[in-house]
Amino acid sequence: MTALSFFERVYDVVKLIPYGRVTSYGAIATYLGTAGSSRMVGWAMNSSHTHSDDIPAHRVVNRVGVLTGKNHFGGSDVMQELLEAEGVQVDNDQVAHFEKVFWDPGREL
DNA sequence: TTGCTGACCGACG
DNA sequence: CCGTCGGCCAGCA
Repeated sequence: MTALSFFERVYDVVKLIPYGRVTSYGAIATYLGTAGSSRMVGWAMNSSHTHSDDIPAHRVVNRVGVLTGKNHFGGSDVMQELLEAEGVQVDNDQVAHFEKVFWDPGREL
């Protein structure tokens, strides 16, 4: 609806993720209307580090709650640390009680 | 301009 | 249960 790029839209949704909540790439993709292009969401995250805005990419995980992008986040377990710091329990690179902390943009917005 | 790659997802064997 | 493949679209060499 706007001239915003696909990435811009992704960033906007990610920044809307409430504190202590996480979402999945597919959920964002579906919300944007580009269901199936979930890879683009992850790609946007990859470019998010080049973006000057604060993108809480650590709140975005795959559909099973696994921190797939933790390798790209900084090369360390920073992603897990950030999530735990927000109250999100993480176990072995996987979000515990994922269904409880899961935030679906298409459902809650 | 063409082609490869990519932090995913779902289906198939 | 696990490994493999295709599809989706945008950025970069």
